[in-house]
Amino acid sequence: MSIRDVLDGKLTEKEVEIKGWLVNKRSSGGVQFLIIRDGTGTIQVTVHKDEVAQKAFQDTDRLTQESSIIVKGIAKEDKRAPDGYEVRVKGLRLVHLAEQEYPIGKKEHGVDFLLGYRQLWVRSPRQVAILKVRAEVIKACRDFLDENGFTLTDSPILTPAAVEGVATLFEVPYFGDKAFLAQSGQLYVEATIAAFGKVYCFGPTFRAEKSKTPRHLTEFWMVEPEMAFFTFEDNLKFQEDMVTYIVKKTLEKRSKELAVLKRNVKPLKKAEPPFDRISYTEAIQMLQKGRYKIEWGEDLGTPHERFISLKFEKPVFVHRYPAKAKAFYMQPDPENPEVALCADLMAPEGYGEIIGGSERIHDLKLLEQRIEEFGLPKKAYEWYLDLRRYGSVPHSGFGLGIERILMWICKLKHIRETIPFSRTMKRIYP
RNA sequence: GCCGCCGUAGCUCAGCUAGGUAGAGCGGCUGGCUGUUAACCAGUCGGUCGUAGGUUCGAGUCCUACCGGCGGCGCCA
Repeated sequence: MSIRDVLDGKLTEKEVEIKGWLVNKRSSGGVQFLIIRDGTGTIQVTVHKDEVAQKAFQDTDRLTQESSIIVKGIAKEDKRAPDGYEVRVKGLRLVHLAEQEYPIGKKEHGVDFLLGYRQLWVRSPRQVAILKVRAEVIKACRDFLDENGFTLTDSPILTPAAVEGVATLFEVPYFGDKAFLAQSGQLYVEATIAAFGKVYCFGPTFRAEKSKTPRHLTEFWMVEPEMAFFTFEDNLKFQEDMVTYIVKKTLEKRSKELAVLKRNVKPLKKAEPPFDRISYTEAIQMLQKGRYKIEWGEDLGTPHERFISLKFEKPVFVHRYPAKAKAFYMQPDPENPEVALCADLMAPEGYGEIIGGSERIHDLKLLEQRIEEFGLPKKAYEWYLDLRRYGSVPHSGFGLGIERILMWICKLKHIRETIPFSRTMKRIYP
């Protein structure tokens, strides 16, 4: 029996039992108003002095914020209640009397304070709403892939070598040797496509980047689909469909939570295929016209991404970056080998990159050459090169950052709210 | 890592410009109110002013260093 059921009017005039936590308490002497939360919703319950035992009324008066209680009473429809329904209490049982001075107050708090009390902050309505949306976004990702013939093949978290730079890897001792926390599962899903065709991995990834920004975590979750026989073009179309599905499902199932977040859903509804596309070269021209000092060959920075992102109403692909600025495994464009067959998907409203993807090099010789050009240790990549020795096929894939897309969907100012316990350069507690 | 800003009660902040011995709101506690909506009303508890040094008769206030945090940037999902 949940608060949600009472708020939906299913139990009106029936006897109900609510198990939950005290959010707030008001009183007007003879009537006490308790606001109770149970994870499905929040409701007001009223305790009338002349309707309960004297002890029950006194106990109610002693209740502290966040005390856990079980109340029995009659569900009522009442215009005076905050959500139109309330429970008129007949009996109340105290499960645990919370200590005085619950740290999270009714008024505003600073970010540092709240993060230090994240274990309690997650109970707040706004945080509950965000984490509900998070769960929905993750479910949507997995449902979409599972329904489209993908097989989940999880990649290891402890890895022997870097995909990209070693500088951004967390090093861990490994039986007298060194291991690193994975910063991508991509290389491993490239292996499993030859077994399953279409695969994905989903899990936490770790980057020891010293980036102190509202868009970076050192531990974040990424879904990485990889598809055999997919061209660059197939890849982009698939990304469009997937992002559209995620946004639609979230709008459908989490409208209440988005309302709690005061998210204007109009921009989200515009996310329908086809998404806009511009080449990196066009992006540079746009930026130069916008009076940004940037030359062809330089990577796009945060202000650049924001500028482009604000120019479009739906997500926009920026494709064909200079090969030199991108990862070693990206397939060069046959029409212009200076650029790679890669694309980043920028979320609108100034949010910027939420996906990075590319067609991968499938030719052994070319891949060996690139590993050498990038100064990477060939030995470490022998297993990866095997994939080009035995039944190599053109293939493509991408990585979707869960927290990044969530930031956009919820329109958050900072990524640290998108995950239950954020890990940033400056904070690893609690 | 670089640039900028900020550390005063449990929390959010005022006090600093022009140095004179610490204040509000919220929360807690006590009391009042039989329909409250971050309820309200009265009272009350609560602070080595981030740390260390310096200037001064006197430092929350001025100076120096350090520590912690926030915002922006770089790197990236």
